[in-house]
Amino acid sequence: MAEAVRAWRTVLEKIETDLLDGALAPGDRLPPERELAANLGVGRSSVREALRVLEVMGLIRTGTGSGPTSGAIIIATPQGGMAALLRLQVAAQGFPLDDVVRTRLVLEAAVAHALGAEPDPDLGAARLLLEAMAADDLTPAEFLALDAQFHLALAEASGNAVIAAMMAGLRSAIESYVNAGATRIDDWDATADRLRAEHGAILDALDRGEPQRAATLVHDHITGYYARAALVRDA
Amino acid sequence: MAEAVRAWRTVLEKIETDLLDGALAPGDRLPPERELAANLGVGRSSVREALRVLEVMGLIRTGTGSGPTSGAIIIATPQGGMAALLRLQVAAQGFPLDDVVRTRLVLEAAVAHALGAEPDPDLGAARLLLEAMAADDLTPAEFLALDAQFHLALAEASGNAVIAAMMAGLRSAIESYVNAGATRIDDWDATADRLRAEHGAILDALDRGEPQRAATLVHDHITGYYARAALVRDA
DNA sequence: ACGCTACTGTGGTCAGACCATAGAGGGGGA
DNA sequence: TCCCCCTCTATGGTCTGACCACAGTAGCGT
Repeated sequence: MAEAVRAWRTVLEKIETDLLDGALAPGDRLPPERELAANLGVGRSSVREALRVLEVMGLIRTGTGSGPTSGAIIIATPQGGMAALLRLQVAAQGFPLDDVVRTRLVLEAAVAHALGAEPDPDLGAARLLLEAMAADDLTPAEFLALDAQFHLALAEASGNAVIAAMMAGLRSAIESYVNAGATRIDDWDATADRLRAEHGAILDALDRGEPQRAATLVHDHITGYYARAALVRDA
Repeated sequence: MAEAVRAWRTVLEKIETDLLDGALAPGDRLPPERELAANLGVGRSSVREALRVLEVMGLIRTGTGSGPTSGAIIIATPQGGMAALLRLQVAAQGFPLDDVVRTRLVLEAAVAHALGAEPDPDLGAARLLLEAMAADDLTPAEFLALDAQFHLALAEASGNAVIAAMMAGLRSAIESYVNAGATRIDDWDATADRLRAEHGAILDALDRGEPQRAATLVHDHITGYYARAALVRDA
């Protein structure tokens, strides 16, 4: 009865405590699977189940072979994990689509406020993406992918890793719906033009240090698209 | 070389597509592990790695034995998964503590706005928790746990499952820091009193339909505690 | 001195075995 | 006849051992 704890969970906890007390840090390599298994008194398969969880959550990267790139390495890049979690939860109906969109609006507004309040926001990446979106030979899917990157660039420029990861995840979770919505839009070229103009206006407002205006523009930008693509009732 | 795709990932993708096209829905049972393995042409251990990921992310619940509660069942309860992800990323320094706190402020403000704008918000659960916090024989950890539940109750009352899950996760990610901060506070009783009063004021503002005031109160409530507990520089 | 080769260490995968558990069903006794 | 207990079966949980693929390394032969 002492072993009500499942073996893989002990592995997960061991790694978490090692992270918390500094025994493991980003860039470090975990011990080999076989060694971990022996140290913790569990089977290698249990170790692997725990490592799989860490990998999907974006905490580690595994590599075969030998040398410095092999083994399990702490990377702590949360965007992939957040995306996977949100995507799966939306798929399993744990997260209603409307809530995802509404949450995105909240976070985008916060990003706009933060960037607009900064004296000299770094909008270089966003500006580059805006230029890339000016190309006229883009499919809707390609255009929307750049659109997503544009918003992600803003979030990253705001300097909040948590919000950036959440935005990336939310967007990824509804990507298929967004793309499907594009097919419902009659005049795609006009819509693309409009989106480009809205992006430009947002950057403008951020440059001028007008957080409130930027937030409003972002809000309208997003709700406008969703309304035209008939994705959600209202937001 | 054709098998650059890792076996467990094919399992994950199969389940995700089954969810998306409706072949699987909340409440359904997945096929037994051995059957899944045979169907997909992979080993049972690979199936288990995928299921472990789904379990930690809160998509499934597994049970031994036989009968309707056994096997892997789709549950789609995202809070645990979100908490695990955020907790681990904070531990691995993928998410700076400051960013977590700032994100929490953004979400709490959004919750306050949403609840304050509603004509008749359901604050019953929050009110019950406030009463529970009035007990004077609570340890700081117990008090803070109720505090966390109070804020979570507000998020859930706002009706946004995504925000509620994120709030629960963020709070869980910084729980150990919050508790550690309590020990740094000289006069705990005074602090507890103050927190209680602030909670009451927040509920009050929500009842009266004053979203802006509620948002400000929530903001000050949180930053005030963090400042007193010396957790973050400023927010 | 150089290049090839075998070795070693790592994750990736599979097969098989065994255990614990929980329901289902059947047989025997009251 | 009815009820209780025992066995059977289906399931996840775990371990062990084996093999493969891959990448760097060391050593050997030329």
